[in-house]
Amino acid sequence: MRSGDVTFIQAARRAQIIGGAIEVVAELGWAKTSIRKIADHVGLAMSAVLYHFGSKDKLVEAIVEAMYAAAFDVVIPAIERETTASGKLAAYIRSNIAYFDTHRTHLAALTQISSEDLRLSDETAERVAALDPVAILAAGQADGEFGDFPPGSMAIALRGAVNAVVEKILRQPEFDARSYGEDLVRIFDKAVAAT
Amino acid sequence: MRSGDVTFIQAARRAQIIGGAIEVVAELGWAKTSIRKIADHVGLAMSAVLYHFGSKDKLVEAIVEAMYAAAFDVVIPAIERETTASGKLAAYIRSNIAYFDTHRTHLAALTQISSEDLRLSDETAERVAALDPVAILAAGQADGEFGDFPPGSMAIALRGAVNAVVEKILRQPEFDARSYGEDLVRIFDKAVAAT
Amino acid sequence: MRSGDVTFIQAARRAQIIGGAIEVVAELGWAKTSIRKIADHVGLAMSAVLYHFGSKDKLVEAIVEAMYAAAFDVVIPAIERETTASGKLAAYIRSNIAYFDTHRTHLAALTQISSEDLRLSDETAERVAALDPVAILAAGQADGEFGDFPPGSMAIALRGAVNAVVEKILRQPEFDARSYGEDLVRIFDKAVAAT
Amino acid sequence: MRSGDVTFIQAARRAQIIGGAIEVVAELGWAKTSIRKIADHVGLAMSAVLYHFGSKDKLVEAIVEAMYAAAFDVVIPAIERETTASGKLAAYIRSNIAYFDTHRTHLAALTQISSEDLRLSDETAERVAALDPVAILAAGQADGEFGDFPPGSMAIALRGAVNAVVEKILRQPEFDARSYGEDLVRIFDKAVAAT
DNA sequence: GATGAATGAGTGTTCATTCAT
DNA sequence: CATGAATGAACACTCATTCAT
Repeated sequence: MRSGDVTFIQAARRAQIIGGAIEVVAELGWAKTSIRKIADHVGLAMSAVLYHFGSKDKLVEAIVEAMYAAAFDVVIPAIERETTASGKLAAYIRSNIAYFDTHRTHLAALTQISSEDLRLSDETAERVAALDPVAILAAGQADGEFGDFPPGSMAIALRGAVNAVVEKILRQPEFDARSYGEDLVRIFDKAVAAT
Repeated sequence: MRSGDVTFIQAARRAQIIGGAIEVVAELGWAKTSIRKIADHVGLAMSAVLYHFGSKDKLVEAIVEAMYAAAFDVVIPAIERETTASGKLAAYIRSNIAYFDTHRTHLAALTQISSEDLRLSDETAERVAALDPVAILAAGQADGEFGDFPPGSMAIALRGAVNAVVEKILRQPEFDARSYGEDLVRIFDKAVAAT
Repeated sequence: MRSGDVTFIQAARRAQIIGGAIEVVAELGWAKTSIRKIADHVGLAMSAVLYHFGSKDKLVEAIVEAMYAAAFDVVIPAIERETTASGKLAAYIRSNIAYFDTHRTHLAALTQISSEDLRLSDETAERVAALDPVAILAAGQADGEFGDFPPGSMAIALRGAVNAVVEKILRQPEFDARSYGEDLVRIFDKAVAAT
Repeated sequence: MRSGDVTFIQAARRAQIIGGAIEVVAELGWAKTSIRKIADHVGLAMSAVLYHFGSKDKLVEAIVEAMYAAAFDVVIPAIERETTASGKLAAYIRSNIAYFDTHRTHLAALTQISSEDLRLSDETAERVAALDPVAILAAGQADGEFGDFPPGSMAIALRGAVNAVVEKILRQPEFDARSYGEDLVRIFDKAVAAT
């Protein structure tokens, strides 16, 4: 019971620190973010942050995991809700862009953090792989819903087109991400269509 | 003559340092690149690097300009060589990917540097804007070569799909970028086609 | 109690560093004084000094404040102890010179530091202003103790004459500052005397 | 003849550099003055400045000598023009202050440079010593013009009172140095007067 | 007579990390 | 659970000086 409480408090503190860290990164960019600034932002001593995460690398990992988790919460149910391949494809596009649109504080971190020698937990890596749209595309081809195209390349192009919205939003905050998403749905509908 | 010589060796040193810097960034990533490491890599004292560029910011600018220049050398002539919109579209895709494929040391820098508060020279910024594929797409629609689609969104998607190859190559060096490029040409040919 | 202890050891370290800094300045002069040398002198890491003061500017401020505080401790009570204008005048001269004579390590710093773009705390600036001998001189004229002379100019001359002892001591350490002080008392007694 | 020309050119360059250096110091303060900035200011390469002076210390010496020479030009003739001790005393005060008033670019350097481990040339040191007002005061006492006072202390006080104008002008550029000089003449006239 | 290139020592500052409490 | 003190390594940058030309 006691240890359960402790874990709960710890988890709350960790969540609080991660949230603060994402805000700091959003404001300052990754390069100018330091543990001290994160600690100041959440009102803790710098050493308290390290106490909870052990090292900066661990903190970064936790931040990334948290961002992925937030994305999974939006993307996975949206895709699973659909039954047809083209439904799943549209859901993939719309939910990804919805996540970017509603989690703008994550954006600065997302573009900059990926480059680091970042290691995802096995579980997260697995779920990331599961979200690769190549599976949707291949399924759509298998059941004749989609036409003929190289599914690997189409998946890379699709992910690139979806992720491109991040930079766009960052540079141009008033950019209408949702309607770009709708455009993307139509563009890729046509691109994968059976002839 | 004399002043020409001086400028020449100046330019040579600058080019040497820029080249070394790109290699260091390719190996370590931007975050872990420092002037000292660049200097060590090219066999100069750190202060010599600063002597030639004045400050780190100026050096970064020079590096970015050099990378853009290398890209322009490949991309611009390739597009100008074509006369039809679909020819230019294919050339845009192929030449961009060719640049990425042949300048792999530039890749790590390219993904990471964009986020910084990087300021391009007016000339480079102008040429970057001129390379936006939206112009090609709009022209193709105007002369009836292409069908109906939102050219702004299509351009963002296209750029995203093209740039996606960078991450792919970085994570998977044996990835066949050229054939991905050919796939892209076909995918976007279909996506922009008149119905 | 606990927080009192913390503040106490903080203050002690700060005082130790300030003291060491004054010694270093006394030995090397301001121009050749660096944080690193101060840290070495007190046996701390340079970063520990910065940990306690934040920046070199803040450290300099603290040093100056400390030197002024030491001067105030001597000068202010000495003047307040006197009731007549000529008594206060003599006390001003003697106590200033006594401070210079007994705080020789402060001297090198005092001559050099004034020029920097040094900003005193409001409180210190106020007390510095309060110590301007012009008030004493004007009061002495008002109650008829002193004769007629421009009090502003006399005050500048007086301060110059008093401060001149600093350079004298620095160049000629065996110089008898006290008897110079007594001479000054007589000289200015005559200079301000009613005719 | 040829070597005479060379020497002449050299002397001109040296004078030009010294003049520029004094201006730079006046603008930036001694701490922020560097050989490079002086060189830029006069439009030469940094190495050219060192070529002419050999080292920074030598340059500083030359600057100081130049400033002293400018002071001598004003002060020495003014004193020699007078025949009585009180005339010479007044001339000492007025000419020193006139020099400070008309050579304001020298002022910043004068306050800051003196502290360094500066060595005057034998000739300059000699002339500086010759200008010590103690000689004037002692002579005035010897011939009965002045009253009884310790001439050494009076000289120190006098120099201090005169030099005090430098700081005053620096902090308060509109300060009326000339009328302060007249006040000083009267103050010290009274202070040295025979009773 | 003058220069540009290059250097090594030094500067203040930031940072993630350790540790005793 | 959390902290403040302290550290060492790294950072960008400045500087006076040297040297071949």
